[in-house]
Amino acid sequence: MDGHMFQAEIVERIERHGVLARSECRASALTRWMIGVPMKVRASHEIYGEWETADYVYEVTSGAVRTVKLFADGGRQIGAFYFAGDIFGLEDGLDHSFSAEAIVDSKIRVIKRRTLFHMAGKDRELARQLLLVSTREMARLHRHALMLGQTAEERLCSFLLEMAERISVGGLIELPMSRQDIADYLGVSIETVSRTFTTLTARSAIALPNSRAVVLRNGSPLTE
Amino acid sequence: MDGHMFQAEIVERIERHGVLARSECRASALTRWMIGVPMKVRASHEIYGEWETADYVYEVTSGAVRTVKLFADGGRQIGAFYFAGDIFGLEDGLDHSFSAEAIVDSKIRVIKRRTLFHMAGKDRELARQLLLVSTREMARLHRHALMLGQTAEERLCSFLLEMAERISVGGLIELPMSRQDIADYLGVSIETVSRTFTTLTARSAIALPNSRAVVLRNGSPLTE
DNA sequence: CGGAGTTTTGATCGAGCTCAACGTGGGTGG
DNA sequence: CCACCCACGTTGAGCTCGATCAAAACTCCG
Repeated sequence: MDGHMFQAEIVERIERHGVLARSECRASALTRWMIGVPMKVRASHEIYGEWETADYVYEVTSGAVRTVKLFADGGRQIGAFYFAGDIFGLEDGLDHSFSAEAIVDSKIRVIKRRTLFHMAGKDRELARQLLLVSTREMARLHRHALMLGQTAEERLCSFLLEMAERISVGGLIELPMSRQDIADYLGVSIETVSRTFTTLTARSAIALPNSRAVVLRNGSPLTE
Repeated sequence: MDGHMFQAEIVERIERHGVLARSECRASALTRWMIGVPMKVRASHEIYGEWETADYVYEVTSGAVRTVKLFADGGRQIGAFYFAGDIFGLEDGLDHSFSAEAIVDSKIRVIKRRTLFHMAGKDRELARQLLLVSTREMARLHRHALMLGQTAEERLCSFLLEMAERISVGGLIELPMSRQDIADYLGVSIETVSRTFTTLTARSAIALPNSRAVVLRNGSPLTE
């Protein structure tokens, strides 16, 4: 590992997975159909628990959500982050295997899974959207699994590129989640996350206006 | 980490994920419907490539299959192993993101994805089976991702328990895959896999009649 | 200003990687 | 049938990345 320019990271990532840099359709699915019950959730409050039955499907209207799995040893794994327009709760089986919590005060829409599927049975376009959502979710799972096989620096870069793709505004990434959340998502310690931010900054690959804001420097594909 | 009895591992694993020990329905899906074209594949020959479109779905009739992703740096990640009765090729999107190779000489059945889905549209039970397959696949992905956050020893134990669940015959696990395959599945080096086999043997948690055969010792839930 | 939570920085340690050598078993040809 | 070979597996030694423990700096609010 020598002389990692951020650009190099990006190129390598795209070469490897060909996914992160693809601009995906971010149009909201439920909102477009004006369905689902609007709800407010306060920061760090639970939306559903780890072993609840997955009877509902959710869409983030505003704010940010994380899915969480707690281990007996006190460890925590974050499965995914969801932002405005994202659908979550469509997990594998009959029950959730993660719990979901709001990261910041958020607004979400809730709809019964059965109702949604019933509607999808009558609306080809909605069905297509749902298939797209679960397909995208599976691809995300794949990417996340692959990421866990990389070095700490590569993981953080993957994360930043993913966030750049999903929530950057004019080249600035405003992170709603804490360092701890990032650490638990990447499967590294909080100290390592912090240190890696520092080294990336030192290398001028990124800039940190403050600890919750990031700017990618070298030819980020998102800076448009 | 001290005094790991194998039993303890098992209990902990089950507690954590509640999945490995559940006896899942292993009935073949395609064979039951007598569909799909039978084919033979020689050991280490490719079944489909990494970026081919996912037009076909496959079932292992006999033998063993691995899905593989190669990295630019020469690294390799194995996504999954499939054995007799397992369906594979039902990956996320339109193209595969892994390639598939036979581990040993194998027989498989191949069916066009469109045909299968068309049939499923007319056969509720087949549709249910397919949903079950993709649900199970997603759960497997989750488990694999979580496993990547554990120590080398825990990973190997997870792997052995999974294999015990899936291919043990009377308490004996005959592994069709090499140490390298196991290493690339677990995300550790081949040396670490070998060393961990040795320490588990030293601790009498397992016995190794030969390098490709394993017996779990302490109250494996599968030894019936 | 003070206090609690969050982030950063420092110092140390160990699990697992790497490089290298050595064993082993199964097949092939003399 | 043995000698050889080659792929696979095991073992050893040293080193590195990242975890852990500890403490300092920063931030947000009351």
